[in-house]
Amino acid sequence: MKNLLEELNPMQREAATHFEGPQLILAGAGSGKTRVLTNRIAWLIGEKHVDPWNILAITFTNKAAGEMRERIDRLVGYGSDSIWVATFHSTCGRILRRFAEGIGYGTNFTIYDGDDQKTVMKDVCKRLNIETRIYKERMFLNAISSAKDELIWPEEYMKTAHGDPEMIRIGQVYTEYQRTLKKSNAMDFDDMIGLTVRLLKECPDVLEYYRGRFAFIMVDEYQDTNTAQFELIRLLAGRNGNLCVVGDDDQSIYRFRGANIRNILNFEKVFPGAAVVRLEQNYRSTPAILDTANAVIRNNRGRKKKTLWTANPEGPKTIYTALDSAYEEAEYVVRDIAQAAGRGEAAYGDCAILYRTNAQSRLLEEKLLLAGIPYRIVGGINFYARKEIKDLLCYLKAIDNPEDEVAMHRIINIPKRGIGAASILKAETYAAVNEISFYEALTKSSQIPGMGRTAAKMDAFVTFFETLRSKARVLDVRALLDEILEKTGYIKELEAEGTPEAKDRIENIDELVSKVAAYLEHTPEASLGGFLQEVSLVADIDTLEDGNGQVLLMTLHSAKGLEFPRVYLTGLEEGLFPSYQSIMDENSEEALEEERRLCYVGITRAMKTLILTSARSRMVNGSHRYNAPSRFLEEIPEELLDVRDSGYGSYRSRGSRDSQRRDGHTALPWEERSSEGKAGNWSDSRSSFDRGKTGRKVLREKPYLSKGKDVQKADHLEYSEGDRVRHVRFGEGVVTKIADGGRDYEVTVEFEKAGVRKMFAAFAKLQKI
DNA sequence: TTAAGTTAAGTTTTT
DNA sequence: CTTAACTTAA
Repeated sequence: MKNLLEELNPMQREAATHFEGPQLILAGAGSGKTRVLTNRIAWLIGEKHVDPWNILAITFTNKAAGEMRERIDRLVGYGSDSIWVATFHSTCGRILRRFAEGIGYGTNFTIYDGDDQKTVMKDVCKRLNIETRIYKERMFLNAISSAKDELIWPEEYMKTAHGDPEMIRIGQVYTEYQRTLKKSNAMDFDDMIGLTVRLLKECPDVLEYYRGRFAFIMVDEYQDTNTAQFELIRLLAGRNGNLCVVGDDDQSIYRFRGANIRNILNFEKVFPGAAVVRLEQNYRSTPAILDTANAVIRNNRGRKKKTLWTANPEGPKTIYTALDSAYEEAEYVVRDIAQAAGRGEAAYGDCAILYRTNAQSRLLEEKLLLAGIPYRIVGGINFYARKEIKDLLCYLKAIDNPEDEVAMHRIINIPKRGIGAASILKAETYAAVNEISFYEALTKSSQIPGMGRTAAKMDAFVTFFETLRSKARVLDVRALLDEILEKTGYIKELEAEGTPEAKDRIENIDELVSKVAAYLEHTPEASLGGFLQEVSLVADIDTLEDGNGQVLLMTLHSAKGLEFPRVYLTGLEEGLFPSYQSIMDENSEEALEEERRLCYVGITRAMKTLILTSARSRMVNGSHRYNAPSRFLEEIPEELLDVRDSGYGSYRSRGSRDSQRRDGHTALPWEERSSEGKAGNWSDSRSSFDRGKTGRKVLREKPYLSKGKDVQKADHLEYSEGDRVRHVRFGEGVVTKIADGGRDYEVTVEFEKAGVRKMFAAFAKLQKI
């Protein structure tokens, strides 16, 4: 144990050997905070004989949790697996899977991701007659999410509206949204935290149980906690709790997700007598990189003063190159990586390309592909967001929780069962009228008015689904998934399609199958619900393994907590980074400080070499946009930068930067916007929350429900089965079958040349001959 | 009822 | 330039 502490510097040691009572560790970038946390855990167990079972360590990402777990395992050995190391969401998930009934939810609840939320919201808006073309689902969801981050439930939200029509409308949507989720026995990400807090508040015995269990709590990335998360920790820790939080206010970059920077700034006030330790020695970067980082971050006003220093040897200056276009920027970065690799300066796996928005990855990817450099893009479209994966997961979700209406809706007609939107709507109405779940309505299809022959199809679906459910009781997840694939003919259908796209999909399904297998292997108490929870909570970044020699591409947000020998920080332009939104924000000052922290995070990812780039023009939504170099570049003193020529000859960078900005001043994109007629659209969509301005639009009745051009079913047809008919395109053929499809006749014709076709009488315009 | 084809609209960051 | 919503055709 002694040698463990010896590898720590005095401040780190002080932090690691703090025993009882609250502690705040202000850990600068690269100051070895994970090492301190893991060493403290080892010290608590080894020296203070704390039971590993009494320790809880919370992180934000699964990757961070995994890394911490690994390091703890190495340090602690015996009993390390009874230490609870998890993210906020999986911690809450575990608690709720056990005690959700205390707040009226089933323990088999489903977790709704962003797509599911949008689906629910679309439905809610339809029910409340809200025109989603003007008032976006996203806007409502953002408002609801912000409320949940602050632990404001619908009733309270309504109370705070004070007659404001806009807030009342959001409150109504919020109420209906929450009701819908509850009915589906489903929670969104925010609910997981919020409902856990509610559970702990409403069920004293549950709170007591966990307080007893978690005698020692540690929280990583504390600067990113929101009010709900803070409340959760506060409840678990108790008044004089042994709570140790680690964070860096300069790296707080999740304000948009409700992160409350006051949680870290006011920690000592909330927990009087808290020990405060600062870790200011950086072990990651060269002095040149730290100087650059400090030069940028010192422009922020609301921060705890600290100065990062390092004993590392001096490295190369920060390189900056301005390019003419985003295209050239991508080419430059890729060429530079190739050259660095050629010189033996950096392996591909040492390089990371960081950017502000996911959209920027496309050009870079293209160039890397062209150059034959191995790469991996982190983030963007999640694996689990793909259609085929969602389809299959919805089968699993529905089996686990048949009340999950989003999942049920999705699978009811996959594969095609001839149950269309009209029939689903009838079943939905029936369910609402009789106050039963959608699935229960399906089981009583014969009682649904106007269902016609679709009732039989629904019965068939219910039988099919029940078979799967009963199998789920005896099969493991892997076997169940195989069964679903087999019985739905999902893969067979894709095989029949034969397109390259279909092949991709089959590969994705194979990947899902192996993910299931992996889950079963590493989870002792595997279950369907457990698998679904794990799947809902993993982010792309979590699956990142190092050492496979790939250049990594990711957003600055994804890069937090990681480090790379060679970092490319791209797209340093006004309007992109800092983002257009932050410049236009009503709290512009605050928003820009967050962007600056993001920039700081990006810079401090670099260990040896940092390369900054900007492009003068960039394609945005199909049109060229001209941007001045980022203000963050301005903030770096000239002498810290090694300004390089683009190698394209035309355009010099830094010397002309100031003049260019002055010249280009009138052409700055955001100013252009506000002086053009187009500006109206922007400000309209931006000010959706503005009181009264567009409020009436929300309340407006739907302009039309139906265009009244329903296809009229003919009283009789001029032909009957066995007749020869002529079709405009298919030529001549024989009618083999005429079925009454309720609204229209479905006619089957065997054509001489075009084969057998099914068509509707009103459209086919067949002529008897 | 469903699929294909056309048009309009939107863009930050994520558990 | 992509994606979602709408139209139209079978």
